[in-house]
Amino acid sequence: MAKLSDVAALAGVSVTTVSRVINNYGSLSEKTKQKVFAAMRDLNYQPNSLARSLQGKQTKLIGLIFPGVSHPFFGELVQDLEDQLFKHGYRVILCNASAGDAEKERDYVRMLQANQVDGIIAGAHNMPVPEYQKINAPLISFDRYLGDNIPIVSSDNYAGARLATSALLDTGARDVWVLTGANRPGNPTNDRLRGYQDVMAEKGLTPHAVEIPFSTAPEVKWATIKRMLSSHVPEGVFATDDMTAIMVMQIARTLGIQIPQQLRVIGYDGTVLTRNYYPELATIVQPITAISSLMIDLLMQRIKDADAQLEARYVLPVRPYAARSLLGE
Amino acid sequence: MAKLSDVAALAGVSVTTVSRVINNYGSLSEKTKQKVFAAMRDLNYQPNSLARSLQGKQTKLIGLIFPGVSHPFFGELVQDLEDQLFKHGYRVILCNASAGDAEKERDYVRMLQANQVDGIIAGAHNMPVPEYQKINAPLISFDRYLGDNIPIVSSDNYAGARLATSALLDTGARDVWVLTGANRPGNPTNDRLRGYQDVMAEKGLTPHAVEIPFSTAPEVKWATIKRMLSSHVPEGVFATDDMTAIMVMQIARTLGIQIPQQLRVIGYDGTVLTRNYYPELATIVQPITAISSLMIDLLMQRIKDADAQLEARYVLPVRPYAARSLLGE
DNA sequence: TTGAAAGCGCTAACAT
DNA sequence: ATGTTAGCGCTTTCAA
Repeated sequence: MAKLSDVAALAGVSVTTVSRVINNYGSLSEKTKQKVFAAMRDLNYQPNSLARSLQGKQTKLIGLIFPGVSHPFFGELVQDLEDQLFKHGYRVILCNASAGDAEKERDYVRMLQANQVDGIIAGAHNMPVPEYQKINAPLISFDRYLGDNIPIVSSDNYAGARLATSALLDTGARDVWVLTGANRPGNPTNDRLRGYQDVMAEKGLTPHAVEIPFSTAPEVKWATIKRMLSSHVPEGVFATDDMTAIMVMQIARTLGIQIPQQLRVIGYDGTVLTRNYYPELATIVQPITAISSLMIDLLMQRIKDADAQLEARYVLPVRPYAARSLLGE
Repeated sequence: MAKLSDVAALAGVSVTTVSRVINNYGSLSEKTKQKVFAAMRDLNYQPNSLARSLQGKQTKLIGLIFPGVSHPFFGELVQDLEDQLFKHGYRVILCNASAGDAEKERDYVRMLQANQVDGIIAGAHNMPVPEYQKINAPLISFDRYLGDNIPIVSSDNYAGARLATSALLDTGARDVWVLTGANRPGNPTNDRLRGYQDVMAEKGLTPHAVEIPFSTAPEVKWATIKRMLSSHVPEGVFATDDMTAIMVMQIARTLGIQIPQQLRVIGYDGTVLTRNYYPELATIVQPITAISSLMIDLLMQRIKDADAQLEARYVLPVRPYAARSLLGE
C-alpha cells in the first residue's frame, strides 16, 4: 500500500506538500496540486487513517451501544444513526450489549475509551450508572439516565402512554391493563407506566400492571401472556412495545378472543416494520429520524466542545397510529 | 490518558519492559512484572490501539457490509456476527449499503481498505463485481457472487425453494405463484426462483413469477401485491422472503380471501422474529447461527493466511417451519 | 533480564 | 510556495 512519501517521491515534492494538498490547507500552487493529485491517482493512494488519528486527529468513529439490532425498533434506530453519521463523515462501531450482559458493555466502554472513538451514543444500560459517569468521551444517551451531565434524548414516553391509555378508554373499555418491560429505575418504561397509571387514576379506574422484562425469551413471554389471557380477558391492553402487542393479539386469536370486540390492544414504538407489515396494530409512533438527528446533533456539539452546555433531557413528541382500528376500523 | 512511558516512569523501568509485560513476551522477572502491573492499575492505563495497529499489528476490526439492519433477517444476522466476532476479540464496523446505493458501498470499501479493518464480510452488492475483486483485504461473501476467489456462504436456496414449492403443492394447490426480489445475476433470489421453476416443471405446471425488488418502498409493494391479488387469487404463493409473505397474508385478509382455504402462503428466512411473532406463517428457516459461525471461521482462516485455500461455495441446509399450517393446522 | 533507539505513516510547527 | 523535522504511542530489533 502506497504511503505519503511514495506519493511525494513520485510527484517530486516533499511529504509536507502532499499532506497539504490532501488536507487542503496552506498555500499551494495549482501546478503542484495537479502533480500531487496525479501521483495519488497513479499509486491509488489511500491515507492511513490510523497514522492520521495517532497524530491527535479524530478517529471519525462513533460507538453505538444498544441492546442489539435484531429488535425492529433498535434495528431501525441504529440504521438511521449509521446513515446520518455516515453523512457527517463518521463510521460506526456496533456494540450489542444484550440486556443483562454488563460485562460485555463494560468491555466495550473500555475499548471505546482507549482512544478509539470520537464519541458514543448509548441506549443500553446494564452497567451501573457510576461507571458511565466516568466515561470521558462525548456521550449521549437514548432514553436512559446514565449520569448527571449526560443528555438524554427520548420520545415523550409519558404523553405517549397517556395517549395510548386514553385511546383504549375512548372505546368504552374500563378494564384496561398494561404490559411493561422491566421496571428498573432510570428505564423509559417507568414513564410509560406512570402515564398509564395517571390516566387510570384520573378516571377512577384500577390499574393492573404485568411486568415482562425486555430480555425474556419469546417462549416464556408467550407462556406468560397466554396464562394471563386464559385466566382473565381484559377489555384493553396497553403493551409498552409493539412486539409484545403483536404477541398479545396472536395469542388472543388462538384463544378465540375477538379483537377488537372483546379485547383492544395498543402498542408502542410504531416502527416502519410494524406500520407496514402489521398495519392493523394501533400504536404510538416514536419519531426515530428526529431522535437520531437530535442525538447526532448533540454529539457533534460535545465533540466540538467537550463542555458544551446541553439540556439534561430532550423529549420528542410522539403520535398515535391506527387508533381507529381499536374500534374495528 | 496515561501512556506507556508514564507507566514505565512510575514503575521505574523502560518502555520496552512495559511493552513486554503487556504483550507477555521475552523474559521478565516476576518482580518487574508486579511493579508494572501495579503502575498500570494506578494509572488506569489503556493501551492506545491506534498506535499499536500503526506498528503493523492488526486493527481487530471487521467491516460488515449489509443492506441494513432494519430488515429482521439482516438484523439478526448482523447481531449474531457481532456477538461471535466479539468473542473472537474483534469489533465491528457497521456499513449499511442500502440496495441501490453503490456510491456508499464504494466509499465504505475504500475506507475499510485504508488500513482500517482486518477483514470484511459482505452481504450487499450494489457495486459491480470487478471492484470487489480488487479488494485485497480478507473477504467473505454472504449469498452473493462477488468474485472468483471470494468464498460464498449461503443457505440452500435451491433446496429451500423446492421445499417451499412442494409444500404448497402437497396441499393440493396447482395454481402456485412465486414472488421474488430483483432477479439480478448473482443474486440468491435466482436459486430460489429456479427451485420453484424446476418443481413446477416436474409436475407439468405453469410457473408464474412476480418480481418485487428488495428496495421497493413498502407502500409500493403493498399496492403491487394488492393489484395482483385483486385480479387473480392463486391457490398458493411462495414469497422468497418472510416480510413479503406476511404482507401477502395481510392483504389477503383485507380482501376477504380465506387463508389457507383459498390461498396458502409460504415464506423464506424464518427469523426468530417471524417464528415468534407470526408463528402461523409457514416458511423456510435459514440457519443464521451456522451461517455466521462459518463465515467467521472462513474469515479467520483468510486473516491468518491470505492465501488459504477455501471452497468457492458453502451451502448450509435449511429446514421447513410450520408447513402444517398450510393445511389449516 | 533489561534498555536504547529506530521506525510505523502522518501532521504541524518552524524554517526558508 | 515549499521543505525540514520533531513527534503521536507503541513495538521490536539489537546491544548490553
